[in-house]
Amino acid sequence: MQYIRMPDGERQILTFLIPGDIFDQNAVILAQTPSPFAFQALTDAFVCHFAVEDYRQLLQADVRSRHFAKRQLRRYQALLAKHVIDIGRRRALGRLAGFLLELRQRLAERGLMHDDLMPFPLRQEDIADALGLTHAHVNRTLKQLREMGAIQTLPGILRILDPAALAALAPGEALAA
Amino acid sequence: MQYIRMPDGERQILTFLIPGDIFDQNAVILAQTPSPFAFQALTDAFVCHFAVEDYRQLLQADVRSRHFAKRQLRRYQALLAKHVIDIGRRRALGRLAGFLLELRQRLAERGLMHDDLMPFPLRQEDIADALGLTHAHVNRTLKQLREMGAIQTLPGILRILDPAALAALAPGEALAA
DNA sequence: CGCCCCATTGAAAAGGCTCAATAAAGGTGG
DNA sequence: CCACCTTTATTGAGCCTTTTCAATGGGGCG
Repeated sequence: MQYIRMPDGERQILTFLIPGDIFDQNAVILAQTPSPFAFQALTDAFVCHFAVEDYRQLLQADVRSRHFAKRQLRRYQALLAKHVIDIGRRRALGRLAGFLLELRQRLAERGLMHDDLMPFPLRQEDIADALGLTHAHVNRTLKQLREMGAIQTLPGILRILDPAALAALAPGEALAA
Repeated sequence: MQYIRMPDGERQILTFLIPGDIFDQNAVILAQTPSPFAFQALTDAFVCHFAVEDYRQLLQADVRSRHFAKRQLRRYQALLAKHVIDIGRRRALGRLAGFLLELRQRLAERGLMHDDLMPFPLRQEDIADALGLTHAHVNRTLKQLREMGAIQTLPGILRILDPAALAALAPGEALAA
């Protein structure tokens, strides 16, 4: 996850990186150093290690690579924009719904959804710090989603039972692609 | 302003562009078309019109231009990230404070702050839709800021009387530069 | 003068937070 | 294999913030 720690101890999580994502793409693609953000792994992770200058030049080498880099940047910006929308214009239930749908979509693109199961190593406090809620309230809201049959939670795994229900709770989730 | 309209009629404002900003830089620099966002001017505005392909190539022409483009992208991403932080981890008073400080900073960089006065064409509803609040609550919160002597509101203008007070209300505002 | 947009304000209700206590689960050392 | 310990999930009660709904007032403009 990519996050920032505030002076008062608060933590705001900006994004959760999933397998295949470029680690700190700002630093890599936009040459932003030092990165203002902190990173932390929630699971064991395989990390592919590059010399940043080499990789940067590789990204500029040909048209396809440049397009790839641009696509990555668009992706990340869209992620941030959707995050703003999710936090800004939805209440807890909708935020969770939007968040889960988005994660599902991203995982699916990497072939990491199996049936309706998604790997889910996040603690409730992580969700809270991403969505601007408290962990207690995330707990209650997850319970609501469970009780309405939209999701099922297992240790380390989350099952999306009713995507349509989630989509109904998060109007406009599909918009800011 | 750059915003998105949700199916339920809600509006989330992502950024307010100020004079000198690139209009829809995503479309220009990242070749994202069509842009998923809507734009609307809050004031009369002078707009410098380019053929997008020409401008895009111009931006790639030399090292300095490429650096400029990257800097713009970093700027925009930092803006979005700060927006997430502001909305996610602060309550109304802090959000307003952080928002005003940020606007002040950006305007100052363009030489648009005169003394402690900033042009302020935003309606309270615009602020609300940017910060994830209701216009009624924005009103009350502005009143609070006024009564504590931090700001002064005049028609179309806002005066920052006590930046330090605002900064105290918005811990970590300086962080995600 | 009348109208419309916007700011302002009140009262009540809802949503979310804080604090605190209890359970459940996984890991560790004995 | 068990007891202990730490971490995380769950839940309750009361409080605070923010929303909702509604009403009032002000200012500019035709």
